[in-house]
Amino acid sequence: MTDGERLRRLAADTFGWRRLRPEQLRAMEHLMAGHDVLAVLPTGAGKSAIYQVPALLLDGPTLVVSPLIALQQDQREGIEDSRAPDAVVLNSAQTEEENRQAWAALREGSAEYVFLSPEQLAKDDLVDALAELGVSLFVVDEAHCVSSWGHDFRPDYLRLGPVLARLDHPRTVALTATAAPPVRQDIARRLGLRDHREVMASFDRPNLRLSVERFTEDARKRAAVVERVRELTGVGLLYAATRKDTEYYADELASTGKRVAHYHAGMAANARERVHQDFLDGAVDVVVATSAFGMGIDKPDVRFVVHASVPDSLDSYYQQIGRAGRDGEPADAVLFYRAEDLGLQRFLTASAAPEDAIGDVTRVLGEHDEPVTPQQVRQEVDASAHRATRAINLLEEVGAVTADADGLLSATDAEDPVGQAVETAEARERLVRSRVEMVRGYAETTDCRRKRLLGYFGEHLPQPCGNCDTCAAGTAGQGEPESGEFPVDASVRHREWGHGVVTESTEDRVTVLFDDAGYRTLSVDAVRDGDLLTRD
DNA sequence: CGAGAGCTATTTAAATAGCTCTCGGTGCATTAAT
Repeated sequence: MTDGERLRRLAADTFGWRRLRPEQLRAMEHLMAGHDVLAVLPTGAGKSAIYQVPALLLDGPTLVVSPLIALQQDQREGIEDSRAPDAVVLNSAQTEEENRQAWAALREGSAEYVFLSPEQLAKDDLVDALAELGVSLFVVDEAHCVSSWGHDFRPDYLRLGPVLARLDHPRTVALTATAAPPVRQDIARRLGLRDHREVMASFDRPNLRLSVERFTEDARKRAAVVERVRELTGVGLLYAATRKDTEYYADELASTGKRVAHYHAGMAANARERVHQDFLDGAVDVVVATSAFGMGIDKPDVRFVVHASVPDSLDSYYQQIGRAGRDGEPADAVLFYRAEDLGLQRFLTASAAPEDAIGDVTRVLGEHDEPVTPQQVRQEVDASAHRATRAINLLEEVGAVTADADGLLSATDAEDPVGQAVETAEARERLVRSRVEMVRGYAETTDCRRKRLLGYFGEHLPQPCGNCDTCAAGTAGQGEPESGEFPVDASVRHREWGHGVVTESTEDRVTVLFDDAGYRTLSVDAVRDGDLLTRD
């Protein structure tokens, strides 16, 4: 029997899945053949099947890194509803007794799947215990978190690579619904994927109607948001930039007779849970939320996702609008845009390099003759664990600190480690900031919105889509050919910004992701006249 | 970066211009105080 046949049979017998999609099967087959896999598939395409089925054929537990405790519970329950072996979770929300029982189940082999957060894997003895169990499959779910949260918000995401090494690098699969090409590279590099295969579905969601409403005055924009959402029928989401705004819009919409709830991370856990449930049950028409809402939500009949303010990137935007129209029926994605709103995202995404912590980590490592565990460094450093981990990550990135196969850290004799690490953090900030600018590009374009959005994800749409506002207005260019000189993926050099890679190329515009300066969009005319870019 | 709150100085004394200050998003885990 071939791997494919065995996988199909197990999927049917154990989980009741009669058919596997070609992408699912391909990803599983790559895993069975011993490759690491990065799978980018839309939510609802059955990403979890990709690890759940092969797990049954591999000897040893399957470890699933999952960003939210709530998500871990959902996934565990999903497995319990099937005929698959048990799943357990390990986290701080459980009692010690529950965690103890989870370990017992893993040790005696009655549990096949274990869900945990990257922070759990920062504990040395926990990783030792996992190594002893012999993890056979390592899964990073919502893998875009590695790149989007790992660099500052949740730095333990960037330490999954060393953890994998300590586990003797079991087969690894990273799963996500969105990842622009540089994000995919970042994921593969940070995890240290080996000889990996990428399985990608198209990013296009043709049933989503894309549109942007532009404003100059805040008050007019607010009124227009309320008016639009009032008119939209069916269940939908309204994303706002601040917690306060979620309450503002919820109040306004409630007075129009909509059944509405607001949602943000400052709310009590039970209130948040209730909003989730009401949304899934169709007991509310609109949830007004910050970016806290949505991960793990899979409701097929969401008819609209409206943004009252710009998100921090097109990556976030695509992920958020991707929650609409999963049933394939028409759905609306409307962005209410004011250029001034970009300022808030610039502020929110800014994060200064932890310079003092970087210096501290360098000092502590210098004091040790032998390699030390990251955990010990964190304890000896006069900074929070969070900042210390960020500092370690940055120092590692510039080669001033190395981790051995056991995850132990030592300092190299790199020159000016602090300066280099700070420069790396600053380059990262320029990238994040340039991502905000890409949102501006999407909002202000008169070309086909879908072409622009898909182009950001490295997918070329040959014709205007016919289902966005610019196509309807007739401003979208016809059959715009790629610029011949600087095709997508070409390596280029700019006088000022140095080396970069072309991410998008049209007749009149070239977008380049520069190593140090982030995304820049250049007009082809200016490039020609000023001789700005050369092939590298 | 920008919005809004709240203050102060101003000028036919109640209101406004203009200033400074504060605040703004994602979650894990852990800990101290009830």
